[in-house]
Parts: sequence; C-alpha cells; structure tokens
Amino acid sequence: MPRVTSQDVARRAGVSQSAVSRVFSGASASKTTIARVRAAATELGYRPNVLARSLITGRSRIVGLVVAHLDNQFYPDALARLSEALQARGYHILVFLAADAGAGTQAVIEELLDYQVDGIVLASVSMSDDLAARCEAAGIPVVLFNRGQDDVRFSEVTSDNFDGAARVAAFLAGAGHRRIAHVAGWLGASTGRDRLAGFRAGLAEAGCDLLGVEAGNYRRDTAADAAERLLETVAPDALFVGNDHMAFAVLDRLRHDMGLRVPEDVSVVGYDDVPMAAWPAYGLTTVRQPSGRMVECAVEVLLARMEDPARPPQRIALESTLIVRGSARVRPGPD
Amino acid sequence: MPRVTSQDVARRAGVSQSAVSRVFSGASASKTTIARVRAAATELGYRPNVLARSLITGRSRIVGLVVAHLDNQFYPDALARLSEALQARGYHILVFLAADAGAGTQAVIEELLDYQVDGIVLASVSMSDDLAARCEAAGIPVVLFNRGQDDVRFSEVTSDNFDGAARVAAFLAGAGHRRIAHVAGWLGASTGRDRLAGFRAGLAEAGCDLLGVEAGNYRRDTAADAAERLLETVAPDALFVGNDHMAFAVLDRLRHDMGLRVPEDVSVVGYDDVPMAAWPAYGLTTVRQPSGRMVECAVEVLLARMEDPARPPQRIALESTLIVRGSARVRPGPD
DNA sequence: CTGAAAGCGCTTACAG
DNA sequence: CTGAAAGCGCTTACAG
Repeated sequence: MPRVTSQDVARRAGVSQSAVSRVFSGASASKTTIARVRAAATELGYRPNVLARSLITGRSRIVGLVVAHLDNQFYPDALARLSEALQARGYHILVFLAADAGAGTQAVIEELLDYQVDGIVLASVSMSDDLAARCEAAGIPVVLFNRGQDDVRFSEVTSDNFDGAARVAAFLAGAGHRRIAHVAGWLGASTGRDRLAGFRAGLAEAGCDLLGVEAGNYRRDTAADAAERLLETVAPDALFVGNDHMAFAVLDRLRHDMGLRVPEDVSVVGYDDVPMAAWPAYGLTTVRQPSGRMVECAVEVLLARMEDPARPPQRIALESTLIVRGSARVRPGPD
Repeated sequence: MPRVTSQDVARRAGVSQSAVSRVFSGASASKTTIARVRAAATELGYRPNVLARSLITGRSRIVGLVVAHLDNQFYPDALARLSEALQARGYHILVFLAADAGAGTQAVIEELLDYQVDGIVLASVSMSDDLAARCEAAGIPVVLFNRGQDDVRFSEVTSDNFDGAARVAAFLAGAGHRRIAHVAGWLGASTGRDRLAGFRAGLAEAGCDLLGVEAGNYRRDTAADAAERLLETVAPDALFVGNDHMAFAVLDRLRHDMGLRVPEDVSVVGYDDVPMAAWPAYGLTTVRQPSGRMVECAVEVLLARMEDPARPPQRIALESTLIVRGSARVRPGPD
C-alpha cells in the first residue's frame, strides 16, 4: 500500500510533477492544468505529504503546546479554544503534558524542536534560560500562557492577576470581613505570586491585614489541608483561594469534613471562573479570567512573531472581572 | 539563524554525513566516530530533524488523537494518560477536537493523514466507512476509544457497557426501587445504546420495567431537562444517568432547582467514575470505567498494528465496577 | 504557463 | 566500520 505521490498524479494527468505541486501549493497554473491535476488527484486519492512540504518550506504548521494541570478545568477549556483558533488558521497542535516545572519540561521542549514546530505555547509551565536561547536561535517564538516570567525574550499572556486579587481584597473587606486569609497557588511562579501580592496590597488599601497565607500549590489535597490549617490556627472568616480548582477542594473540606457553613461561617473566593464555578453545587464567587480572549491573544502573538521573527516579544495582561455568587458574603454580617 | 544539520556536524567532526546519521539513528559506528560526532553535535547544538527522518523512514512517530467532550473530565483524564503512555514509547500526539460525529471529523482525519500519522485514536468520535477504507489503504491503524462501531475494520477499546448498566439495574432493584428511569447518553453511538440495552435487560432480569427513557446526549443542559421531564411525567424514584458528566447536572437540577433530596427522594447513579464523582459535593454512585487500562489497551492495540499491519483489528471490552457512594439508596426504604 | 533540475535534511543499501 | 550516492516527496528558482 504505497502512498500516492505527486509523481503518480503527474503521470495520470499527463503533466510534470512540478505542475502537480503548483496546483496544490496554490501557485499559478492554467485552468486546464488545474482541472486535469485535480481530476487525477481525486481519482487516485492523492493528498500532499505535509512532512515533505515542511522540509522544504521550513514551516511545519505545527504548534507545540506544553500543558500541566489537565485536572483543572481551566486547561482543557483553554486547550479546546486553542485548538479551535489554531485549526481555523491551518495550524495543528502537538501536545505534551508536563509537570509544573523541572527537567521533564526541558526534554519535552527539545522534542518539540525536533519536530520543527513553528511556535510553542507554554500553559502554566516554564522553561530554562538556556532553552529559551535555543528557541530564539531557531527563530521559534514562545508564548507563556497564564504565567509570567522575568525573561523578556518570551511573550506572555495573562490576566491582571495583581489587580484581580486586589479587587477580591476590596470585596471581602467591603463585606465586613476583617479576619482574612489566603490559600495561595504555587509561589514558584508569577501567577501565584502576583495574586498574593495584589491581595495583600488590596487588603492594605482597605486597612486590613492578611491574617495568614499557606501555599496550596494548585493541588486539591494540599489546598484543603492548607485551608484547614488556617482555620485551626488563625480562624479566618474569609478565605481567598488561588484558583477555582483548589477552591472546590476547600469548599468540600469546609462543608463536608469540618461542618462549616459557607458563607455563613466562612466566605470563600476563587480565581478563574471555570464553568464548574457556576454549578449550583458550588456557586463560587471568583475572578473571571477571560480565557477565550487570552487564547486569542496568545495565538495572535504567536502568529505575528512567526511571520516576523524580528518583532519583539509582547507581554499582555487582560482585564479580569469579579463574579459574585453565593460562596462569599456580600455585606457585613449581623454580628 | 539556519538550523544546524548533520552536514555541519560532519564537517566539524571530520567524518561523512552518513556517519553522523548512523550515530543518531543508532546504527553501528566505531567508538571513536561516535565520540567525535557526539562532541561536535553538542558543541553545535545539533538535533536531527525528525521530519526529514520521517520522510525517509515512513514513520512519523506521531499518533493522531481526535477527541470530543473535553468538558467531561473523563476525556482530559484519558488524554493525560494517553500522552504519558505514548511519550514513554517515543510517540507524540497531534490533537484535534471534534464534534461527536459529522463532516468536521472527516476533514480532521484527512488532515491527520496528511501529517503521515502512524496511527489514530478516536475518542468518542466515529468516522465514515469511506475514510476507514482510506486509513486501511494507507496502512494506518485506527482505534476507537470508549465507543464501538459495527465496522470490523477498526479496533475498539471500551468497557463492558452492557454488563455495567445491567449491574446498575440489579443494584437499584435490589435497593427496592421499582420506579426506575434512564437519562441516556447519545443513542447515535454504541456506548449509549449498549448502556440502555444492558440497563433494560438487567431490569427485566429483576422483574422490573424501565419506566421511561430520555436522551441526554452527553450534554449538561439536555440531561438536566430530560431528568426534570422524567420526574414530572413518570415520577421515578431512581434515575440511571448515562455518564457522570450528565449525572452532575442532573444532581444539580434535582437538588437546587427542584428541591428534591438525593437519595431520599430520588436515587441517582452515573457512569465513568471520573475523579469528581468522589468529591463530597456529589458523592456519586457510579460505574467505574478503568480508564487507565483502557488507555493502555488502546496503545497496545495501536502499536501492535503499527508493527504488523496484517494483524487483524481487536475489539476489547474491559470489565467495569460498581462504585457505591451516597447518591443512591442502598436498601429498601421505610415505605 | 510549464518542465527539468536542484535541494530541503535525513536514511540506507552499496562498495570498499 | 566508513564514505559516496541515491532517494524519501515535495517546493521553487530557472529557462523556455
């Protein structure tokens, strides 16, 4: 079962192999040539070998995606949007799952490079400076998604994590909370750090202290443990959790294991506004990251740099919105 | 920024280009050659161009994955497992999102073929007979994941949907339920049909009738509406829902919109046992599909047929397990 | 507009 | 073991 090649089509259509190539690569050809080639191609079931084309054009039309935390609904959702946006532009996605950080990621990116990907999206994953240089040298643009990095050679698309968290602080303080704690994300990356810093700043602005912080590291169990520890040590009446994924775990622990009422005993606020946050079982007050627009921006930035590698990296932080649902008290309580 | 090629390495190492190729493709070479080539390669930062290699070997080491329903936790989870299993074997995943069925899928598969993928995994997605023939002709194995099909040219990996659903029937009947209805999945595919048929058979076995069936089509809103309609028309006291993803929506609707208690007023059972089913907010009694083993099987089947295209397609149905949690009553009620 | 030819970066018989 | 050469299936100047 040998593949049908442009040679086969050429013979059948009675034209040269170059003619066949021209027809399929959209170069100019006479109407008759086009017709004969197309006819022969359909008869034979011919489709150009994209790999061979890539070898010569130097563009694979493949974008590499490295993503972690697929159990956090935010990422499958982003993956779906990214796939759609890229498919619409004739690109395809080679996916790699990776841990948050570490050596695995580097290996994965090298493999991506081996496949001559035209660009790389790093969703909640970082890469070493050394590799960054390699990508630069190879002219392959990289965009960080939902994560920032100091290295200015990368483009990044995030939401305004600092501001979003600050708004949560103002909201909680405005609802009369004074004993406020934070279950942070992973403080090894900017997203977690910015949210913490913004929250602290917002609290200060409102004349509040941050009662306590524990890292949840974006893991359900770690986050629930952190929340429990905070409850037991500093007894907060409001908890800002670093993302929705952790907030669900915190809510579960509070309600079902610790017998607390939300928001009567404790207010809980998340970050992301994944679809599940709107499900009645949770009704989570949270900060909405505009994931659709974030993906669009990431794609735009990537394509722009693919067209013109000389273009400088962009760092985009989109606005976020506080979505008020039932998991946090809205006005000062009766006491 | 021209890419470093094997020519460059050859020059630097003072050997022929073929020697470089041999070192990197694992063919035999003398120790000194290997050493010199490796040294030159690292100095230059050389890595073989996988696309060029694929062109000549005829194997891309890319597996295409077409997947729908990424909002159903079952699929991101399967994707993660698949990625891990394939990566461990040196394969990579080109992902496409697709609708359940329809013309889009066909286009997507053609694109996969263009990329010379070595195999295709269709997760909850089907393909036309015509395309099937094309894949066969090209010698590209296809495996259906979590979906069966009549066409025997495909391999498929599912769980024993008929038996699993029959076990749910026995369980519900054993708990004293007599008014039992079903919110089905999508009856356009075998998975949904098998679960319905198995449920019906199990009920008959227990001397029960199936009070009513409505299609939920694996969508949250459709499923919740279906459940509500069943409640209003035939007033069941137990509902078997075609998968967990829909069951969560049904639970939400029952509890939060209709003010019903689960399982006191209605028992609810799902299918899949996605991680969320164990979360305390839901505590869903459900049938566990062994997704880890399903993925392993899919990979094995695919690799086996990639090595030997003459091997006949395999159809595997793994055993499933009923997982009892709190969403369904366990013994006959007081009335 | 069209064909012959070179070449993309590799692998792999084929001689030596 | 090693190098020269052919070839994988395309695209793209180059002449005509």
